[in-house]
Amino acid sequence: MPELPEVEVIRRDLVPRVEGRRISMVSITEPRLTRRRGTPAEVAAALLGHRVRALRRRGKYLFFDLGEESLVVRLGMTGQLLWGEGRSGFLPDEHTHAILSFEGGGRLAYRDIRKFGEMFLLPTVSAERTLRIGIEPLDRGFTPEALQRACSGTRRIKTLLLDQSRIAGIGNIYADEALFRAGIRPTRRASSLGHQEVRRLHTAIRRVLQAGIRHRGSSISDYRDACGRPGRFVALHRVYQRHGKPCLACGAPVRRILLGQRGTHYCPTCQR
DNA sequence: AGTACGCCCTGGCCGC
DNA sequence: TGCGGCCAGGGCGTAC
Repeated sequence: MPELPEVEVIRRDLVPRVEGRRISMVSITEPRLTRRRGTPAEVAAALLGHRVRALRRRGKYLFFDLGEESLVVRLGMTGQLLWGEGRSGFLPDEHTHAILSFEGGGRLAYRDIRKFGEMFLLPTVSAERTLRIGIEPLDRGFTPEALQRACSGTRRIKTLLLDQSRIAGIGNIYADEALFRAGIRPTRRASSLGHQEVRRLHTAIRRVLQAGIRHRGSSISDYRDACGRPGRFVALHRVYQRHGKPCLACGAPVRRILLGQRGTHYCPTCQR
């Protein structure tokens, strides 16, 4: 499941390969992919012949800036962006829903088993506003005070961390891992957190996301980088999908509960 | 407005 | 060995 670190790894893999390059051929074969805006044919026609000026990330979204418009890609649960050149790289299969070919060689495939992901065009200047993306947790603007402001209302802190319109890019894995590192129980009401707890959570969020990027992401099921390689961060997960196993800090069994329909993992001793 | 929940989708796993 | 049924969950639409 690609969250901020996984999407950032893919972006960094792709920047030297696609920036400045012109799209010479487009094939979009899955209508669901463009469901938010336009048909596959319309999106394909709009992409053709355009140069990728920049490849940006905001939260879990990627923006291929083409000038007036940007191609927005959201990977959902099982989406992959795979780069191939010549005979090396990906082999298209029944889950490959789009392929962009670039002038001078190189192809970018969009592959997505469960089809939760999307690909569509938005005007570059208003794209971020349209998508209502919250604050970027690795930017300077994400201060303890900004997190404190987001911690209003009666919702549980984990539910808030998953709200992309508040804080962008945190998904189920990094929410659980950040809360463990901050020593905060996922079921706590966000507004009940004290100043010290907010500061700890702020630090934990940044550290866990940076560690995720450094270890090239968490490959729980289908995540692969742009070259088809898995990430290594799973080995460093402390609670996510470790239920029943001893907590790495205190030895108590890690617990798993359901919170907002999502599997939620925490240590009942270390997290209060 | 703020919160809760069902739905989309497919592969993998479980039990019989 | 085969197969039905359930589970994983990001984000959106709908309901309260």
